[in-house]
Amino acid sequence: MQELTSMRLTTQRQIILEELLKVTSHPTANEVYDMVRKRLPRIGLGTVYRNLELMAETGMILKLEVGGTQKRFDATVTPHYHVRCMECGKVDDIKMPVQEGINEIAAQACHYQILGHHIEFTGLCSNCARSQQKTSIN
Amino acid sequence: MQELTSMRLTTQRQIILEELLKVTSHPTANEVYDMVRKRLPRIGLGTVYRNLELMAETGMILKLEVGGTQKRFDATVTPHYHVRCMECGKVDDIKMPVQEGINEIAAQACHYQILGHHIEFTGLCSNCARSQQKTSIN
DNA sequence: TTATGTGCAAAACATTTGCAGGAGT
DNA sequence: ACTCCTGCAAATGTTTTGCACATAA
Repeated sequence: MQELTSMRLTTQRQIILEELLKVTSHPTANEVYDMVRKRLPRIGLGTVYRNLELMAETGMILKLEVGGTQKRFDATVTPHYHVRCMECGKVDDIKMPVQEGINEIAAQACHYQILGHHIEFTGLCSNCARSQQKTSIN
Repeated sequence: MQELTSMRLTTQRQIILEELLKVTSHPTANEVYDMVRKRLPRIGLGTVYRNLELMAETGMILKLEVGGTQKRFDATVTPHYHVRCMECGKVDDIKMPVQEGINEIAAQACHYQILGHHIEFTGLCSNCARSQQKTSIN
């Protein structure tokens, strides 16, 4: 695991973290790149990937391995769950209590050493639910 | 959504489904391709992708949007959860009751129309847990 | 017979990596 | 100074797609 102590405080890292803290959405690496590029036009996409990965390893941010084709990143590091819109792919936090007991239940049901879990709810965001109604007339 | 009625029963589709039913693992598209190719050497990878996608749409199989870089496929369509080994990426089923109430809890905690959920446990499979012990002496 | 499916190859994405030069400590 | 980091571009890995031919119904 990456150690915090050996990690230099570069402009790139500061700005990536700042931009991630600004939003409540869960941007993809490419979206972070776009956000950061407004302030640092010469930053490379590779740098963004490298640093998001590094920050996720140190626990500064969360890397969400949710459905869809791209990984997403989240500056809220306290444990919580997510909803993903099946239509547009948007991901939001869910403010509900973490299900404490289920790791133990799972551990008894398999031969893995269970270290954690993540729940991803799927559904339709308010926008997509609305337009779904309109188009479902055919 | 793809309709079952308009889906032709081709050799390729039969064999892909047969091979998927044979295993309890959760193969990636490429692993399915390798399995199927032993019986149908001229099948194209594109055909495998197209058909896995189609079968997932009709509900014949499950497409697992779990962590890691590749999608995985599962012939067990009854609702169940998964464990993924953080070390080797292996995915297994967990035989534990589906948490019935949590969709309602989530629905009250956000503005989505909740349609379902999936729980992914993370940990170490028995193989990796063992070798972890050996290497952790440094 | 004809719409649907297939093999093949190219394209499209998402992510990682090698390297020469740049910057934090 | 001496690492560690960055930008750039090329490479890699996964999935999708266009097209001419094949085939199930």
